[in-house]
Parts: sequence; C-alpha cells; structure tokens
Amino acid sequence: MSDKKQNKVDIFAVAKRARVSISTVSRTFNHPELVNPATRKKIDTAVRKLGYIRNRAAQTMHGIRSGTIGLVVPTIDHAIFAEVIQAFSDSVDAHGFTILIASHGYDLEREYAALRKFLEHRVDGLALIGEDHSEEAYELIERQNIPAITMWNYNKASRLSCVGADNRMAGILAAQHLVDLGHREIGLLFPPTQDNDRARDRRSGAQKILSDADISINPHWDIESTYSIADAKAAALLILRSAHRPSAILCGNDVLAMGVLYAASACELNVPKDLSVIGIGDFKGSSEVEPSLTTVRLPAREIGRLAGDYLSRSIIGDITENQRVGCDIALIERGTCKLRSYGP
Amino acid sequence: MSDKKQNKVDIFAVAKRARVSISTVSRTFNHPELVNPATRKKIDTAVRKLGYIRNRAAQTMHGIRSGTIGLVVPTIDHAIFAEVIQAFSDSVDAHGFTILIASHGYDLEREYAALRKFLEHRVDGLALIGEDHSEEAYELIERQNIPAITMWNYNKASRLSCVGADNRMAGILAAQHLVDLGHREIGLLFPPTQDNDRARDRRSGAQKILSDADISINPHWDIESTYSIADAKAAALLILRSAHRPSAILCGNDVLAMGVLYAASACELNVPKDLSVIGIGDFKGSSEVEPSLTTVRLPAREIGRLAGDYLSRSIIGDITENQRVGCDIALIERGTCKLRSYGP
DNA sequence: AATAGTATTGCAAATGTTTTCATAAATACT
DNA sequence: AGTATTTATGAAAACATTTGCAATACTATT
Repeated sequence: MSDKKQNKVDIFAVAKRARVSISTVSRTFNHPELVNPATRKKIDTAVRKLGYIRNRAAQTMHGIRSGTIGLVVPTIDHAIFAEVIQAFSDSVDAHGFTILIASHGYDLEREYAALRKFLEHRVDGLALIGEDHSEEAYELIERQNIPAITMWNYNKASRLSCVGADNRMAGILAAQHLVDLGHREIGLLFPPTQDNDRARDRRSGAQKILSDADISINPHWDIESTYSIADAKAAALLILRSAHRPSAILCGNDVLAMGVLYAASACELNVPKDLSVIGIGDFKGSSEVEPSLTTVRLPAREIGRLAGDYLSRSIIGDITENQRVGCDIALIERGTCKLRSYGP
Repeated sequence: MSDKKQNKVDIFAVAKRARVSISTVSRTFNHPELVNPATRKKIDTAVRKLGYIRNRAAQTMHGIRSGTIGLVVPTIDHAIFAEVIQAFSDSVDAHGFTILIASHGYDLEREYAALRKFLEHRVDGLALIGEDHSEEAYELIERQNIPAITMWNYNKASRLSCVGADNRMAGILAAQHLVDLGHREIGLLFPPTQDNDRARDRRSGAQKILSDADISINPHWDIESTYSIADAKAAALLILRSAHRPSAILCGNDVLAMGVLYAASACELNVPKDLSVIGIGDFKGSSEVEPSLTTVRLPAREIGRLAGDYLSRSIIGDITENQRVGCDIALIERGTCKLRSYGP
C-alpha cells in the first residue's frame, strides 16, 4: 500500500521519492555535471524504481528540439525507397533523431497533408523524395524555419537542398549504351511520369539520345507500367509476343527490368542473345539474377546516408547553407546487353 | 512594417490578429460548434494569414493523445517488412495516426533503446515484429498504459497482442510438400535463428516433419544465410557445386529461395527438373519469376492492415481486450517443385 | 419590461518540463 | 577566524496549449 504507483510518474514523483526538488531532477538529466554524484545516485534510483520516462512533449515546449525528422516518400513498399529509407534512418539515428514517416502513393495532396501533420508535431527537419511537389507544399516548407532536403534528384537550381543523382544523365547513359551496341529497335518501359520527376528526367534523357541517333520509337514499344514486377512482366509480354519485337528494351528502373527478364524467360527468349535489357538503379539482387542485369547504378544507400547526415547537421547547426549534392552514377555492364547482330 | 511576422506564430498571435482571446482560438479548433460562425471565420482568416500551425507537443501535455504510433522493425530494407510497414502505415493513417519508425538490425538492445525513445515521445501505441524481445523490453511495455501489438507471429499464449501467422505451420507445410513429392535428400537454407522466432519456428516445423519421415539432414546441406539474395546465392552455390547435392532445398523465406534459383541457374541446373526449391512468404515477384516460385503464402499486407487497425482502435478505446489473430497460410504450388524421380 | 434561459467569450489554472536567479552550504585563501 | 569562492540546491517564471468556470450579451417568454 505504500506504493501508490501507476498514478502519474512525472518529474514530481521522482523528486518526491528522491527527496529533492524537481529542478535537481531535471538537472540530473540535462546537466549532470552540475549535481552532486550522491544526489544523482538517489535520483537515479528513484527513476528506476518508478520507471520514469521523460516527456519530450514538455521539453519541446521550451524551444528544445523535438528530436524528430519528418520523412515523406511516395511509397515504402518498393525496393528502392526501402533502401534509401533504411540508410536515411540509420544516418539520422546516429545523430539521435527519430523518424516520423508517411507515404503518399504519388498523390501530392496527401503529401501536403503529411507535411502539415509533421509540422504540428514540430519536427526538426523534413525530407522528401524528388522535386515534384505542390506549390503549396513548397511554400509551406519555406515558411518554416527548419531545414528540408529532397532525395534522389540532383539539380543545381533546385528549390530546396538536395542529395541525389542526375536522372537525366542516367537515362542518357542507358540509351547511349544501347545505341553504342548497335541497337536501333528499342522499346521503352517506364512508369507514369506525372508527378515523378525522376522517371520523367530519365525518360527525356533517353529520348534525347535516341532522337539524336535518328532512332524513332515504335509507339507499340513505348509502354507504361507501375513499379511492380507483375505489371512490368505483363506489359513486356505484350511487346515480346507481338510479331515484330525490339532488339532491346530500356527500363525506367531495375524492378521493371526484372519484369522484362521474366517476360523474356516466359517467351523462351534468350537474354541477351534475342533481347537486350537495361535497367536503371542497380537494386539489391540486380547483380545476382541470371543473367545479371546491366544497369545504371544510382547509389541509393549513399543518397540516404548523405541526406540524413546533412539534414541532421543542419538541424544541429553545423551547417547553415543550402546544399546540393550530386552523387556519381555509372553504367554497370553485366550480362543482359549485347551487340546487336544483324543476321539474315 | 506592420507585419512583425516570422516571430512566434502561436495561438496568441492568432488571437491578437483576430481580436479574440486565445481560449476562443483554441475552441475553434477543438469544439468549433461552441463558437460563433462569424468569429470562427475571423480566426480562420488570421490562421491562414499567419500560417499558424498547431503545436501538438503543447496539446499532448494535457493528456491529449499525441497521435503517434511507434513501430520498431528489424529492418526496413527487406521486401517482407517493407510490405508490412506499408500496410500498417496505411491502416493507422486512416485513423489519423502518424508513425514513428525505427529499425534495430536484429539487435535487441537497440530495439529496447528505440522503444524508450518512442515512449519519451509519448506514442499512443507500439508495434513490434515477432515474439523475441528482451525481458527488459517486455517489462517496459507492460509498465506503460498503452496498447502494444506484435506482427508476424501468432501464438495463442503470446505475451502481447499479436496479429500474425503460425510460422511453425509454415515450416511444416513446406517440408510436408517436399516429402509428399518424394524428396529425401533435402537441403535447408535458413537465416540465423537467434532472436528471430519466425525463422526458428519455421525451421523447427520443417525439422519435425523431416524427422517424422525419417529423413536426416546432411550437415553440409544445412546452411545459414542472411536475408540477402547475394548471400543466399553464394551459400546455395556451395551446396549445388558439391559432388553430391540434394534434390530439393527448403528456404526460410522467398528472398533466400530467389538466391537459390539464381544459383541453380548459374550452375546450369534446371529447376524443377534437377532441383526443387520451396520458399516461405510469397513475396511480391515470387509468382513472376520463371519458373514461378512454389512457396507458403503468409499474408503480409493483411497482417499489417489488421495490426494497424487493431492498434488504432485499441488506442481510441473501441477495443479493450488483448487480441490474438492468426492469419491463414497456404501452400502455393507453382513451378519450382516437382516429384522426385528416382532415375538410374 | 422584467425574468429566465441560452449562446458566446474571456480569465485563469493546469499540464510537465527547463532554466534563470537566488540562496545555502562547503571549501579555499589570507 | 573571517572573507571570498565555488558547489549544490530550490523557487518560480516560462513554454503553448486546453478547459472549467464565470461573465457578458443576446433571445425568448411571460
């Protein structure tokens, strides 16, 4: 009965039990060097006995940072974002921040709503994917006094800080590789490009190269698919089963390329003999598939890590200027592309 | 100059601009029906003009819910968890909650630390993966007065509420299928089972069936790999390249199975003619790979959705009792397993 | 016109902390 | 021993809200 327990384990309860004032308790947490080791021990025991857990909400009200970072992504359930999120999370975690996460399913209205919610929680920083956001969202972010960063895109004139890669160049590298190998009958498999600057840039880069090489895309070979292996496979099957098929397919990312690989397999087409396939991304698993996937590497983990690090430091105050970091990308030649042989 | 802007957009600023008291502003948000529509409009205009955003930290201090849910997973960057996280996120989002997320990389100390952090933020609920947690973590959770749930595991005597599947049964179904097909030389590819009850249960289920069928596992065929296609492929290669190889490999999950498929391909072994492969999970893409993967389906999205829904309702107060939900699992026969033919 | 009731608003206390300032106790210096 | 420092602690204000209660203004009823 001496334990009136459960009821309100706040700083007062701790102070009472340790027979000190709440100021001293608070100090033990925030400036332990200012309190007598003996007192500290008493307080520590009380904290332990009561199972006291500090209330960050109360701390946040003092202008103290909330220790949270808001991260909004189109979707979590996608190889590529999962990898960035993980790296970003590890990186900010090392600085002691906790992540608030939300996904919007490529709906910019929902993205805006998520941002607002995060701001109500007084996040210390914001991270987003790509450059396509509603004007409202941009203005909302700019009105706040907290750092924000976008990942995946790199653009030296970006409105917010960014850590990413030049997606247009990725498209260029992929297309150039196919052209260099002599392909002229090329299929394009991309996701919907609305509100997705990454896909749009890749596509436009690829198209530039192709048109420069005087290659026109057969409209039947220019297809769209969501970021899903199943969809991509189905879409690719449509092309591959038609009488006249391309000698190579350029894919907006590696997931789509995997779909094409499986589709080729289903049609008993040999990759790369009968069909060359190139992806963009170099996801986990792309180098293990047989034949291994030729692709343009985008350093997902590096982007997540750098962005997390940059954002954390901006919050802490280590960094004050905006920053635009472009990560290196590179063509990774593996097993799914070969020289176009013009046979009989 | 009339705009002293930027400085402190709090409820006072709004009240001042709308020429009302802060009580009225607060009420407009929380009990709009109690305030005169005309006043409401004035306040609304002020809010808009100033770009005021409510401070949830301050609200939380009044015993009002924080509107957040803490989710701790072993890793985000893994097909299976990504899927659960997405479903869970969508589900709690529909109830208006925001997710705090952390990953611990299968380190239970880090898990405990993440839980503590979440509690400092006064999350309204907690979600974890599986049953393996430190005693400290369990006690910490039980001491709080908030609902908690574990996902992926189902056990009618679980210490916390759970929504999941019977992993032991998954192992049983997979092993039984191989046995039914006449396989007796079976390889096992599992992740490390320490602190991973899901893997452990699957494995023990499989072993039970095999020993019941008087099948002993060649120790060289009993291997471990992390949840990575690359690792799994490398591990499988070791078995497949040895003089004497099994006729079937049972994998702890589909990612590992994909690794085996690629390894077989690299060895020019035909699946299922030369080697049968079975996974557990039925991840996205498992039905698209060629040949399509035979596996035991665990309903990841359903688990995430149900868990999110249950947790949200428990927070709101719709549900008060603990709950243990077992989702159905099923053997999905596809293309990677066939009858063992005992040839010459 | 007076009264009762209702709708609307404001005051002030409460929420769980941190921090500034003041005070008390202990130690060092002459 | 007396003063000056240093160390350790507590009291109270501040943070941005919500809410119970009281006060005011308005409407309806007689």
